[in-house]
Amino acid sequence: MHGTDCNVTNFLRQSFYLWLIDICNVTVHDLAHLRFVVSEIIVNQRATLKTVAEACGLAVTTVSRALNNHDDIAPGTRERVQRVASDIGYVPNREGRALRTGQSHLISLVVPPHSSISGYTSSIIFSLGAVLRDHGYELCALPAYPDEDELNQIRSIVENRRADGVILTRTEPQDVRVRYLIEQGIPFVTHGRTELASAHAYVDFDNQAFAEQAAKRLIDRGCKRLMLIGPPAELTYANHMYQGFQRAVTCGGIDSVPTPDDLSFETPLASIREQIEALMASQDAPDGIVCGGEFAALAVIASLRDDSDPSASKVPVIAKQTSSVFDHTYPPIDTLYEDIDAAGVLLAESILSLLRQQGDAKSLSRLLKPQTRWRTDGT
Amino acid sequence: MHGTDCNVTNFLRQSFYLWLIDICNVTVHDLAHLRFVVSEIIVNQRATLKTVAEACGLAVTTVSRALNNHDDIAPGTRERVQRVASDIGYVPNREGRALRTGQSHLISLVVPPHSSISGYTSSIIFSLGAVLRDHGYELCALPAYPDEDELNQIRSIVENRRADGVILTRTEPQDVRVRYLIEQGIPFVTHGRTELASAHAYVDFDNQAFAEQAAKRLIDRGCKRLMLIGPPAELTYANHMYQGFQRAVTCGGIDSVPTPDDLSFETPLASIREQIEALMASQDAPDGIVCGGEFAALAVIASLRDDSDPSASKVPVIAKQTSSVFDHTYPPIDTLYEDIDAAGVLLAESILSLLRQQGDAKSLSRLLKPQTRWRTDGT
DNA sequence: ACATTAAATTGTGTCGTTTTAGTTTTGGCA
DNA sequence: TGCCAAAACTAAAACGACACAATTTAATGT
Repeated sequence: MHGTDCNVTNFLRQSFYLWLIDICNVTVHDLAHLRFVVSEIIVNQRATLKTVAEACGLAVTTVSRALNNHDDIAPGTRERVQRVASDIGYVPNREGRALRTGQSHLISLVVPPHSSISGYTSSIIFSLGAVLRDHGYELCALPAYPDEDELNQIRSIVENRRADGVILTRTEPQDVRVRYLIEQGIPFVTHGRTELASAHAYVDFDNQAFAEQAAKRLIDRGCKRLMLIGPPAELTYANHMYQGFQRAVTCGGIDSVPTPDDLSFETPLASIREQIEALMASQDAPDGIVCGGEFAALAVIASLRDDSDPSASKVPVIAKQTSSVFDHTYPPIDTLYEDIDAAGVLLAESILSLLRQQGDAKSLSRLLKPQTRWRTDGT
Repeated sequence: MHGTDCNVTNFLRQSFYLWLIDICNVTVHDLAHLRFVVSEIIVNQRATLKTVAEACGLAVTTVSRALNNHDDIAPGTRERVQRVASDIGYVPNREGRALRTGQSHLISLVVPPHSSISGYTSSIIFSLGAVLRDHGYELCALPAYPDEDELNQIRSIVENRRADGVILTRTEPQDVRVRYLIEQGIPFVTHGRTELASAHAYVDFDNQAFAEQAAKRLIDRGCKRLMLIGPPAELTYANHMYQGFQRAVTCGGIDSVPTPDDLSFETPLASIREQIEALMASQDAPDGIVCGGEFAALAVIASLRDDSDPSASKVPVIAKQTSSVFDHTYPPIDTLYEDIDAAGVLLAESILSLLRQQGDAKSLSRLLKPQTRWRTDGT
């Protein structure tokens, strides 16, 4: 670990010195400093500002300012410093910087416990995390305990400055977490909208359009009694979906079957199945179903095929699709695609803008459109 | 923000002082200090060791040692300090601590780009993250770019001390990342084994048992020509699965159909489908399939039903199950369950032990067994 | 009463970075 | 040559936590 005998041949040693002299543009009397740098590098300790400073024959301050592109450092010096820094592999110490500036360069993602959308967490983390990384931020996953107060978890991030920004999912119309974050002035972006008076940055999927297009498609296919299986009622987009659905139903002049209170696409699949089977046996049986969840849709389809009444398996289902499962389930069904990766990228861009204090909440709201994936002939 | 006029009534002010005096057990001449504490708290700045120290009438060092349960602090003092700290809501500053101790209290999880196992990332993050949080660690998600050198990503974590420990998934027999981490002496746990001579902490699912049990079941059901769809060949458990599968085939005295080279359960579903359809039409058609991936299994089943030959849809499929999809797909198929959440918890416990320097690699290796979920009558 | 030791507490310095408030150097101009 | 401002750079002081060495206090033995 210590400089011991580090088996560096004289040749290497010499060329290293020469390299340093070349790079650093120093004269011979600086060799003492060079020795310092060399030893540090050979001992394989992380390069710090001090290392770079010694290597350049400059003060730590100057190096810091040069690397941060301050304009009171001569352009030539700036360039030289940056070259040396990158050459000796200097990477700023996150903690040192954070301690000084109060910015941790960490973004918290509140991870929901169960995502009914297959691969949701994975996709979001991947796209979001990749973009953030490219901009020097890191993504911290914060599992949201379902039983703990949702606000407390956010509060601990904010009060202890555990992150510079927060990404929230599963928003509610009067989301207390959002209200709190606005109050505290912490940069945050939500995946999903709220109904709060004060605008905030969000990325959302147009669930109203989804439901409307889905219902319309079923109407075109001749359905007369539609049912919607949406998200749990407390989430903002439950209403969005319902609005879109109702609009299509009203325009089409057909009936809708009210969704049971305890039926959403996050209901345990076993229960979904029971409820659908019961429903299909009743007088209120729908003749077409719009389903907002992938797995739930699979369960619904399974229920319909299981039903003793053979006509039930003819009831068409239109689902929201986030993975490629539906490309390969039998029978093929119509779906509308929601691109989670795209949402992740937008979330990242939004939070980065907020952190750079560019753009206001309004400009940082995006609504993503569904993409049709019709697989039946429409009759 | 500044103390301005903070509208604290005299009553409150007084009772606050009294509370402090009560808590801190200080005499009147300390009121100057109390004033300091009060102002800090009212101005709503984060409590630091200094705040706690002033509140207790002790030195910063003493407080630090008391909070860290050093035994050179009198138990009474220790208790008092801890009570005050928790009362005024002191939370240690992660950066400050990290800068001094070199421990970031961050654990990196390398997130694979595509998880063929539905909900894998979500489950792992949730269970792993929750356990880590309970022990004062935070989970950082590090998306693994598929195109970048896998080693570079790890290297940057290690060299820049971005995390105290690493969790890896998708291990290969001669995993360069693992080799590097061992060499560097960084605490890490893998989800999946390697074939390296030097032992390291891992959590793995017994994929050999999975494949063997699955194949046996199919043999019991009368199959004579089995095929295995495993993970990509480079992953360690590809071989595990193959071993288990072959063993059952040999014991059962039946044939196996070699899996095409470019067919794994991570193959794009469209391609899986094509290949299965082609295979079923050929002379080599298997009469039973073991599939290690959930989505892939769905695709396989879809292919079989799509096949022009009606007998193909009778070919039984046994899949690995990680979610509850298969409880609700039609027709019901036999599966073996892998509990990802359990793996996450074990991964967390392992890395925590390593960080505490308790337990060696050997004691920190766990193999999780599959759980049968037979849904057919077995004929 | 005084020396000796153990127990409890404190002061100082350090980690890596940035900011504030300088100080030195340069070049232009009288 | 001297003077002055602008340009280029530097020293010192933070930020919060903790390790270490030094110091004070209490308890014991003689």
